[in-house]
Amino acid sequence: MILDMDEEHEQVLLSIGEFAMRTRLTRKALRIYERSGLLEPAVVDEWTGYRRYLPQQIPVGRLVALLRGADLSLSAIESVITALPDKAGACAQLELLLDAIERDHHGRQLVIRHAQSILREETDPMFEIKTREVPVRRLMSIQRRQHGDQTDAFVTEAKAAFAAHLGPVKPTGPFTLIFHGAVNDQADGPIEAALAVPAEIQPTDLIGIRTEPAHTEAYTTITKRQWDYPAILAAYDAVACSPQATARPGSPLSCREVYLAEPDAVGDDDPICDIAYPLGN
Amino acid sequence: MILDMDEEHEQVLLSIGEFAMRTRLTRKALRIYERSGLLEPAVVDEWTGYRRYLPQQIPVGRLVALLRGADLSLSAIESVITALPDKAGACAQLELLLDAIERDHHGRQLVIRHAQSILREETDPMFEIKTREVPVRRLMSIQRRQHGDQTDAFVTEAKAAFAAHLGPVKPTGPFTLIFHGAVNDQADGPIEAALAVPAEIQPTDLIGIRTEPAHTEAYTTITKRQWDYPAILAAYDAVACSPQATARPGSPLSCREVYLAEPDAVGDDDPICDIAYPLGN
DNA sequence: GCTTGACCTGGTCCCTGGGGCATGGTCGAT
DNA sequence: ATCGACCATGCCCCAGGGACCAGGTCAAGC
Repeated sequence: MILDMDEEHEQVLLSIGEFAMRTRLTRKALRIYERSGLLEPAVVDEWTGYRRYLPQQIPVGRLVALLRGADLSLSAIESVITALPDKAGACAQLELLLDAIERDHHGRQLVIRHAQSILREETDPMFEIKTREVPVRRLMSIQRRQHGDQTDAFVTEAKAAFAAHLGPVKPTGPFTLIFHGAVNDQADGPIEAALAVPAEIQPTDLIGIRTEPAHTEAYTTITKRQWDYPAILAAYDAVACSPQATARPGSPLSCREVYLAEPDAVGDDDPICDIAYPLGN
Repeated sequence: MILDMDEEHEQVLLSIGEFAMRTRLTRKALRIYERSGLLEPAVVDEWTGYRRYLPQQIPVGRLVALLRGADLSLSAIESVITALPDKAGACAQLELLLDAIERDHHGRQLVIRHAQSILREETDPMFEIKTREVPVRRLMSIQRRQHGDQTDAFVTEAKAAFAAHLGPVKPTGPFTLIFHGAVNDQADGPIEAALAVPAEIQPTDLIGIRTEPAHTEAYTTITKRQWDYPAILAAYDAVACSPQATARPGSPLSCREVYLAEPDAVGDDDPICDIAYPLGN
């Protein structure tokens, strides 16, 4: 190598402090980025452990600093950095991240607006809570862990898979979404799509078959307007806090949405689904 | 108390599990909320430590769950909960939080868009980087730790305080913002507003006087358009990574914005300030 | 050659907002 | 009295660092 021609040969590599100053990242952050593989020094001295960075890494470091300034996670930033040799690809990746934070922000706004409407006591549609017996049922089901924004896609996929597997056989009950855990921007279920089917239907790799015991459930029927997130949370609260539900807690079964119609096919004030909580005792 | 009239007297208080189910919060979260004072049980058994909640606390718990679902911090939620007895006040507090997350989101979008423009190499205004000698100066200064969104208010306040303290005396240099640490949505400086003044000006409680040594600095002059956040970051990068700055690192002084005009009084393409980095050696 | 001081290393604990597990105490019902 | 369900605390873990500390390294000055 002819890099050592002049006396500046040691400046070809930057110490961590130099690199931190140039990129306006902290040394601590740089060590974390090295450990997570996001931004690795060009050379690490095997004996002393000293990290040395190339000047060409400064723009990468600046990009990381910029994106951390936008509070993107290290994994999100890594998805951009690994795409970096293709700048257009990295731009496209950033576009995806922009979409994601836009959806996230929209969801947060909706939830806070909903909280305001609750405080203003505008949520007085007085859901009519009823109870009903549900017989033992054989369910075909697809279960998954995912966040709130992928629910629509999951439902579409599950319905298609169910229809394909059923063929000419008719289901013996309505399409149902069962929430085994919260599904929102933070939590990821699990969520289960289920359809009651006759005994002749067998499980596949994708679709499981299970039997749900007979039980009583408290439920209310909501319109498409009430179904839009986050307004639907009010219906969940109404059922969960109803006298019927509070008198008989402790069911091992999870709460669910029992669909009465295709969401695309109904008007704003038509019934679309039941929000149901299985009861205990 | 006549609450014990009927056999349901033990149902007046809910165990943590019951309360968690009703509010869709986890037991762990409830313990954390108790420790942080956000949502305290009505009764804690002194001997067993068992927590007991009132049914009237369920709506509060639901509100907390809702707002946590919107990823608000516990302290933000606490500001709503403590305002709760006045529902309109709580609504107003939520409005403030909405404004805050809106600003936050806007800032994140801008930064990511800026990163995209860098990747597309649209940031080629080729800032002209110059160097200059700055003599030793006596500065009056106000220092503070704060985040990015309060910078405008801080500048306004500092300018007013300087003007009031100076009276008829003329400053001997331009208004300067010195950044001793990053100032953005995450970091909080410290930031310092400074003005070179003659020896007759004395410090006050609010305004400090310090002397900054003579030094050389690399700088570039930017227009108001280039000054808008986050476009200004490109100018910072350009100066920080310039040959002039990289050749002489290690100044103990912090980078700064030296104002040439009042931001309100100039057109989009007029010079507004210098971005300057003191040089070392 | 030696000291000095700046710089570097890894290590610890702290923060938020919890998840998960272990160990052991408590409750109501049988 | 006993059993299982429920509850308590305590510990370790995650990201993404901040802050501080003991000790190793390096280059410059004497």
